[in-house]
Amino acid sequence: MTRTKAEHPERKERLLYAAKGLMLDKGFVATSVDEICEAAGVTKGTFFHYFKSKEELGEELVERFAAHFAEQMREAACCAGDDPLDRFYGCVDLSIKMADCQDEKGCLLGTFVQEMHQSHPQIRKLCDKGFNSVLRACKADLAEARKKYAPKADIDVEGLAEHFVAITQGSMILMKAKGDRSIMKRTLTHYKRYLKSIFGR
Amino acid sequence: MTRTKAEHPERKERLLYAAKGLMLDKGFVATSVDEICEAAGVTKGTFFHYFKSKEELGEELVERFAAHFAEQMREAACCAGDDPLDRFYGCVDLSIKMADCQDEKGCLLGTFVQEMHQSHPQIRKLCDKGFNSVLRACKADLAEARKKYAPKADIDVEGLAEHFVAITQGSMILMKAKGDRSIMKRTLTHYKRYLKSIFGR
DNA sequence: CATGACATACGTACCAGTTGGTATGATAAT
DNA sequence: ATTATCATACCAACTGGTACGTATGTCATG
Repeated sequence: MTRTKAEHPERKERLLYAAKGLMLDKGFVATSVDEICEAAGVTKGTFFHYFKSKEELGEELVERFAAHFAEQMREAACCAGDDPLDRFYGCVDLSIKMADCQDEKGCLLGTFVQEMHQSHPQIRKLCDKGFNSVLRACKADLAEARKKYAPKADIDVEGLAEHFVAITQGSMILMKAKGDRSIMKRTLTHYKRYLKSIFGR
Repeated sequence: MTRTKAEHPERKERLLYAAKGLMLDKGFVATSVDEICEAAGVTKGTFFHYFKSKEELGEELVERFAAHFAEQMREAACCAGDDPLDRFYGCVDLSIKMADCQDEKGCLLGTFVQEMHQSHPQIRKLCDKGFNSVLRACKADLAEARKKYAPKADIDVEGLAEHFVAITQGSMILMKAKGDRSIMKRTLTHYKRYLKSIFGR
């Protein structure tokens, strides 16, 4: 097998991984390039070889994080079966599980948007895009569920999807404030109860 | 009236006000002391005369913000009447109104906790305290409402209070990502609908 | 004249990013 | 097959700027 370039993309991955961890803890601004390099075990030259700026790393990080999360959502929905409502419940349960997982430290989209929505429009845009892809997926399942279970009811699927994302984001803030991972489960349980009161199931 | 010290607390107030505005936009770390001083129209000497460090300003900011918000909640509850559920709806409506208000730029507790929960334990603690005072107030009204409207039902008032705070915090993140102030109204309308399905009113 | 309320200038540390280089392997000319 | 060329991958040392905080001073007031 002939290799031409990017012989060791491993280092770039290590940089992205290290940056993600540090930035979930301290945010984008408080995380220095030197720190990222040290955590990744590479030098600064390597960093600026792969990224033309810290901001560019941030952008790539957001894109990857969003893509990875969307992928997980799709998986969770599929695993939950064919029924649209079950599929959506699968997504909700995924969020519960993730919040409970020891090595999940939060959501980069929420973290980044808080500190950069004004100062870095490009990153704000990418975060929005990431949220939208989640919102779209939720909306799709919810719309199908409406068709199936309450075809005549006037159900605001768009708002329900937003509601879901808002609850997960807000729960993560409370989790960080309290250091209590059980919050997500409680809030999303209420959310599921609300859905049941709407869809009658 | 004899004044001993803090003759011109006006400057300190200006510093706190300027810092609040800047930090709601860019976060704590990205906001420099120089910037705060410039926005407040004072020199750095003044800053370090009133605060021994930037972190100390952050702490005072959190305490004030939390106290002010709690005060607004109490007012909103009182204005809404004597019925405990009405009182709580009053609080929810306050959050809707605040999100809609042009010069409200977010919640310092949520912003600070995101970037400092790991690195500044003291501030994390103060944010938690701030959340708790809101949670307590909500819980009190909700518990009374339960007694009045559903004395036999097994209603998780603590969880419902958390749910409320999570929704507001998460909605603010979505608002920042999308630049759309109408989100809070939609999510909290769903929340109120959920409450109605629980309390039958 | 001591103290509080500021202002000015500075020091040290750290930051993002650059520079100028080496090592390596692929490609191409000889 | 050997040499020359060149891009990629990486590194150590450095730069200019900015950050927080301090040292030192002034000035009004009680």
